[in-house]
Amino acid sequence: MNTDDVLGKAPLFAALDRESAAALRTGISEVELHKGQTLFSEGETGDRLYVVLDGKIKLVRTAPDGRENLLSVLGPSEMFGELSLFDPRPRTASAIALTDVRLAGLGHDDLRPWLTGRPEVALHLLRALAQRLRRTNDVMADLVFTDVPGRVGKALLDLAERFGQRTEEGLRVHHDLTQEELAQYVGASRETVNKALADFAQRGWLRIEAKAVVIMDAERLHARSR
Amino acid sequence: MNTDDVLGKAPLFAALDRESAAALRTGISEVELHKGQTLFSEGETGDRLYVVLDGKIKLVRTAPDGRENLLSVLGPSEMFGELSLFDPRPRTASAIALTDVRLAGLGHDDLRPWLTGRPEVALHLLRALAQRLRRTNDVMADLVFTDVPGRVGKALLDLAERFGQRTEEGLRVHHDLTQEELAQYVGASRETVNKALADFAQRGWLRIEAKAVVIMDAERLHARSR
DNA sequence: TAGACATTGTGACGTACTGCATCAAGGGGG
DNA sequence: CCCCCTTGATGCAGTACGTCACAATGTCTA
Repeated sequence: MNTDDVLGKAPLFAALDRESAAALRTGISEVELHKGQTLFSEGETGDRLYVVLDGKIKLVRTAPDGRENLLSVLGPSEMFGELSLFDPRPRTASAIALTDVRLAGLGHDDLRPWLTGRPEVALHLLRALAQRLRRTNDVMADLVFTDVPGRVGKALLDLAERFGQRTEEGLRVHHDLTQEELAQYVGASRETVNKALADFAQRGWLRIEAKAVVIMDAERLHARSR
Repeated sequence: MNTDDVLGKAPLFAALDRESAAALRTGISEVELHKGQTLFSEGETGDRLYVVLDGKIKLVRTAPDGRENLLSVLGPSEMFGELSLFDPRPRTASAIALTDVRLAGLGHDDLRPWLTGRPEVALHLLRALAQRLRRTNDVMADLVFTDVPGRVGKALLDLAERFGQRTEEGLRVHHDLTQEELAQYVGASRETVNKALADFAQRGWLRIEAKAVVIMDAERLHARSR
């Protein structure tokens, strides 16, 4: 997919008509990262917002004792890093490439005139943040109420919605996460996640592949995860 | 404190000069609730935003099986209910008065012209949402990494920052929450929270009162909670 | 192609937390 | 004013999950 198409799906640009979007794009700088490279780190100052053009990137937070928490996995047309743009404080998470990745970056100064001049841009961003807040509250409730296998199931179904591809076997989700990362994502130990996955596989609900799963029975998985 | 002073501290109004704030206020409707009364419920449609003028109100989510999750406790000059305003979907939480409470309500139509006409209002709201998102991520990390006593300590210190009053004994925090509610807030059972509180009290870090605590050793409490 | 290192798979064991059950205290409503 | 019901306090048994330990793969690189 080309850059224009991907950007067009991002909420930031969806708000604009064709010419405005093109104008906004002139302020954009493209960045490419190889798998494992860090875009920015927790604690740094920064006022750039990014939209994923191709590949996947993860946002991680490191606790003082070194343990890590995976906040989100972002794919094409998804946006991140905007918090430090609206609220000028150091970054609270690091962004690390899960695969080779191509990004569109937009600085505070590039965006500011659009925010002040075109109210619909600000409104779209408000909506995007509101949706994120809703989603985050869901995840919090899951952490409290749902057990680890349930959270693993939910995480897989969520990833499936965004990255899943229909195959004759089922829904293939190439999440590009190690089980360790999946564990950090759902807030559990690697071992427990592994056992949950093994259990699901044994029941025939899914098949485990390297950094991917093929979901064969989304129904059951969903039922188990609620 | 009078209505003007309280509203002046709210991020929504802080963005405006005196006359603009006064103009915006004309769209406001005041609501009064008695302790225990419900302002709105999960699932309802609604496009009103509220600012607490006096008293406290809680936002709760109910899981399908009936268990409840307390999202936040809001006091004077704090804002809530704005998500459904930016993102027109049913409310995802219920708002219930913890004490007798007085609120300022502002509808979608009242606010819209200000959002489109005065970019600084939208920017302030973006900043407010960004801060909330940061905060929510902190809480999520705590749910994963911190044990129940630690979360209780953090919750108390957070409430202390917002509602605490210096006394000769220490910092009195009249949180207006039952231990049951505090438990729903930190994502634990009532019993566990009670034991954590009892333990803190026994160590002399705080004293327990009805729907309040007096923090005598914030240092130690903070150290225990990290 | 071999060796090294990262990732995955699985069991044993300890423990923090939950859920239940019971009891005491206090405060608001009839 | 007294009763009842909410709130707070505490012990105990069951369990889900984390930690540890190790084996079996897979994958990158020299």
